[in-house]
Amino acid sequence: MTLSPNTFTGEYQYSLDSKGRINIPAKFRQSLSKNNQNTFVTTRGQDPCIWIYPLTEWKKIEDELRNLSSVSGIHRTFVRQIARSATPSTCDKQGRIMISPSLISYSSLNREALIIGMINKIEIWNPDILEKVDKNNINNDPNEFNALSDKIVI
Amino acid sequence: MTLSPNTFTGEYQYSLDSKGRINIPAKFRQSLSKNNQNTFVTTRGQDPCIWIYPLTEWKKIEDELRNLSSVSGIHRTFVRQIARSATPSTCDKQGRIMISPSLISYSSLNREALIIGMINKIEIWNPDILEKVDKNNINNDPNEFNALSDKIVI
DNA sequence: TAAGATTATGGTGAATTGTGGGTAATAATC
DNA sequence: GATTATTACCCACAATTCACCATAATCTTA
Repeated sequence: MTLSPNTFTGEYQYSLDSKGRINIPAKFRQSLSKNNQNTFVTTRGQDPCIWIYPLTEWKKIEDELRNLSSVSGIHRTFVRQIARSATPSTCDKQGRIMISPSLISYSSLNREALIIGMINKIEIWNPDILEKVDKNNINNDPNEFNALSDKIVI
Repeated sequence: MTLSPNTFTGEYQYSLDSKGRINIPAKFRQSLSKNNQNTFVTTRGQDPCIWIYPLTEWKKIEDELRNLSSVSGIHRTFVRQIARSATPSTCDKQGRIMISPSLISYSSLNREALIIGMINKIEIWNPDILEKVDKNNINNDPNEFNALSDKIVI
């Protein structure tokens, strides 16, 4: 009944409580491998949402960032955007994590929160904003999409 | 007499019950290899239908999605579209799986459901909708079909 | 025709889950 | 050192989930 470890799929409508906590869906917690010590790293997404990585997955990203040369201005900006907002957060006994105020404001999160499994990470969205982004994406170049479908056999 | 493992062919008219469960045809269950643990992954089809993969087949897709870099916007959209609706579902003792409400509404499924073997996956259709889609396809450019002859020998 | 599989349908209850809030421990600030 | 703010832990509770059981109807095969 389980996918691979540290793999997340599915969509859940949960709520951010008054203390800035949000529940990690039970199914996501179950697929977390033990060596994560129930800890995630929250950071800014490339879209206006929050990205949440299992600790062990985040360490891989750290390594990749480490290898980007700071000679390039673009590289510096990229690393800074991701690194400055990255915060580790451990689940409490009820399975919730804390979201920092700056991430809440970056993602325009209110009470309702859409939690989406993105295979190696988790996204948290304000549902209204995701809807807008989705509509915009429909206008994307369909050829790019088809090119992807060629690469990936579904 | 069975085909290769995890290979599905044929067409069946089954029904979705009031709790959102649907029977997997016995022949399909028989061709499931043991390491699937009687589990499928349901997700949105590219057509307005539901796609159902044996767990082990889904893991291959999972791996391909995992290797797409989230630096690219189109990759993020692609992964999100597939992953957010993907749900693992294990057969109960009666051979049924659960279909999530969002997939039911995406595929406009009512009581009657057409189950189609698509070799490496299973499709579930609202029969009326498949009929319409079929009619539309008749008007397709026949050259597109001919172009396929480069890729496949029948 | 008889016997065995398979399918259709619904009910039950134990376990889990999401959520709210109180409280003590810890950290930060003055 | 005293006060305040922050965080993590605990308990509680309503609602949901989900695997299992039971049974009847239908189809297949011997």
